[in-house]
Parts: sequence; structure tokens; C-alpha cells
Amino acid sequence: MSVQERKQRERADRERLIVATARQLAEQQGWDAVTTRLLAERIEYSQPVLYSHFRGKREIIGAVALEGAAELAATLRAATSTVAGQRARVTALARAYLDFAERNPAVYDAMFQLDGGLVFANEDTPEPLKDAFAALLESLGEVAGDGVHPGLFTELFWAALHGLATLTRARRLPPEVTEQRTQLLVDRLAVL
Amino acid sequence: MSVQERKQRERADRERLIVATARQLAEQQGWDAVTTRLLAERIEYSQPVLYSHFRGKREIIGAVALEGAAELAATLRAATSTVAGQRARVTALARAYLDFAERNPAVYDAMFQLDGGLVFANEDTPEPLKDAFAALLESLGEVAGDGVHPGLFTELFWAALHGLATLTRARRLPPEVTEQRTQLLVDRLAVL
DNA sequence: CTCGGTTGTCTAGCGGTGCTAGACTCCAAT
DNA sequence: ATTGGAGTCTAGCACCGCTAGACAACCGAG
Repeated sequence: MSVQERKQRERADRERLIVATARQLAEQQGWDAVTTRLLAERIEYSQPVLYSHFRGKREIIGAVALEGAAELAATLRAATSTVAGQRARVTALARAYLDFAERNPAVYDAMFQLDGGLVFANEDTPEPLKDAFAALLESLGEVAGDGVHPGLFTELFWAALHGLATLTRARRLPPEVTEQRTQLLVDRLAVL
Repeated sequence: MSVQERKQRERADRERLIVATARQLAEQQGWDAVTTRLLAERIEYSQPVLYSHFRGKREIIGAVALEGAAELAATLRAATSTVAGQRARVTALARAYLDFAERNPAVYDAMFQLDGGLVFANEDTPEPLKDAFAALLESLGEVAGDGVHPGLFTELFWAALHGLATLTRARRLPPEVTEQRTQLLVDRLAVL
């Protein structure tokens, strides 16, 4: 049995290598550069090996997205856990979110811009995605205001953050005043 | 001279045909289906003709985006011009924006999601794009609140609308409660 | 220790993409 | 009527995601 276990372990290692390499490649040269040929070359296997792990390129993107969602959730919790006061906590959350999107553009794209074959807002949404939303909800639910559904409020706040993140990164919004926009967002949307 | 004028006119007509066909094709079957081969077939010319009008596919997307921006600006002005009262006007604006994105997903993608080679937030931003932002500013500037820069406020409100539009259409947000989210957005962000 | 069979990997190639070089046609001006 | 240039087309390049089928490597049975 030990032989099979070793093979399974090696296989799992290789799968992680594929995802990590795809992510690295995407962050360095953009998702367009992540071709199955180049990816295969980087992991030092031939193309068909990729298809023995994933159904296709979209599933590889999906795997990167899930990894990113877990990181985002952890990042948000880390940024808010040590901060006292609702206002400061929400501000820290917003900054952490926008910062994550700016520092990991390819991962952010995999999660929200590209088609990774993932299902959202649904009972069979993958756990990391639900958890990332939960991380938002933890800080935002308490500032939703009276009579406002915390989930609905979180959705709105999230959408605003997402809009800021994508439009800024696509150079549709001037990046110099990001901080002012963030302040305004927190001031207006949150009930403190 | 009349011959050259006729040729120029025919050329301009054909260019409009290309853009209109690309848009129609994208709305019907998605941008993935807009291949240069299929597009050429639809306009009943060969592929190279496309490249005598545009540098490449991205420029065709850009042309659709500009057309869409002009329409969006007109739509927003039409939706707000007849409405009395700041609150009602801003609500009408938000609904019109989200409605436009939902009814013209391919055009919306061309403007904000895909790479159409366009420049934003810049002095040499194409006129229709600046005008679309101006249309937002006209209704939103008056509800920015004291001491808040109208342009900055409009950017934030726009980002929130954009986030709602994209996340809803990508099925990242449940569509049933769009109206509630819109109401909450207007209530919180606008100073009435 | 040999041998069959399974499991894993590779080479080669299919049908598609955006884009373009070079041949050709057709027509306006001489 | 001739000719030069504008306009269009055919054919093909290099690349894409993906896969069939050949081949090698290894495990377990005799």
C-alpha cells in the first residue's frame, strides 16, 4: 500500500505545482501568457499531464481562484482582528481588500473577472468562496444599520469595493485618490 | 471628386456595418463568438477587409465601446431629465445604469471588462467616455454633500454601480434583491 | 526472476484563433 | 486603349486548447 500512497502524494504535489506555477506565471506576465504549452514546459511535463489533473484551462483558473479566496479571507481577518472600534475596523477591511486586489491582480481576476467555472451565491458554492464572504460579513454585519439585512449590506459594500478595485486597476479611475474614495465609502455606507 | 466622395461614403458605411455586426453578434452569442472569420462572413467580405478599417479585433471592441458609451450617456440623461427631486433622480439614474448593463451585456463588457485599447481618466480619453462620466456627474454632483468633491463622489458612486452590475451579471450576487441593494446604495451614499 | 498488464507519459496532430504577405482584379485618369 | 494604383482575395503563418494513440515504466502474480 505504501507505494500507492507515495504515488498519490507525488500526484498531489504535482497538482500544487501546476496551480502555483500558473499563478506565478499569471502574476508575472498576465493570464494571456498562461498557455497550456508554456505551463507544461514550466512544470517540466508535457501538455496532456495538465489534463490528467484538470478538465481544462478554466479549471486551473478555478483552482487559483479558490487558493486566492482562502488567502483573501485570511488577509481580511488578519487586518481586522487586531483593530479596535467599528470605524477603524471597517476602514482596515476596505484597505486590506483593495490592497489584496492591487497586489494580486491575476488572482483577483481569476476569482472575479475570468471564468473559472465556479458557482457563487449558491448552496454548492465552494467553501473558500463562502468563507471569504463570511470574512467580509464578520466586520460589516455590525455596521449594516437598524433594519438592514447584514447580508444585503455586505453584498453592497463588497460590490463597491469590487468596483473600486477593478476600475482602478483597469486605469478607469485615477489611483492617486484611492484613499479619499475609501474614506468616503466607509463614512457613507457604514452606520457607525 | 464625386467618385472619391462616393467611395469614402461607402467605406464609412461599411465601417458602421462592421461595428454594428460585431455588436449584434456579441449580444447574441457572446464576444467569444465574434471571430474575425465569422465577422467577415457576416459582412460578406473577406477577413483582410476588417484590417483595412481597424488595426485588429481590439479596436473593433473599442469602437463598440465608444458607441455604447454614447448610448449610455443618452440613456442616463433621458432617465433623469424628467424626474423631479434629487432622491428620485438619483434612484432613476442608478436604475437606468444597472438596466443598461443588464440589457446590453456585450456592450457593457466592451466598455469596462474587455480590452478595447481605450484610455480612461485622462486628457486624451475619447469624448463619448468623458461624456458618459459627465452624465453621471450631472445628477450625482448635487448630492455629493458638503465639502466632498463632486468628481470624487461620482467616481465612488460609479464604482459601486459598476460592482453591482458586474457581480450580478456574473451571478456572483443574487439578482432577486437588486432593487433593495439599489435603494440602500442611494439612501446611504447620496446626501439628500 | 520473469513476464503480463496496468498505469503513466509522450509525440504528434486536429480544428480553431488573430493576423498578413503577395497575387490578382478592376477601374479612373491619361 | 493603356496603365498605375487602389481594393480585395486566397492562402498560409504561428499560435491556441485539447486529445488519440503509441510507447515506456513499473507493480504484482506465478
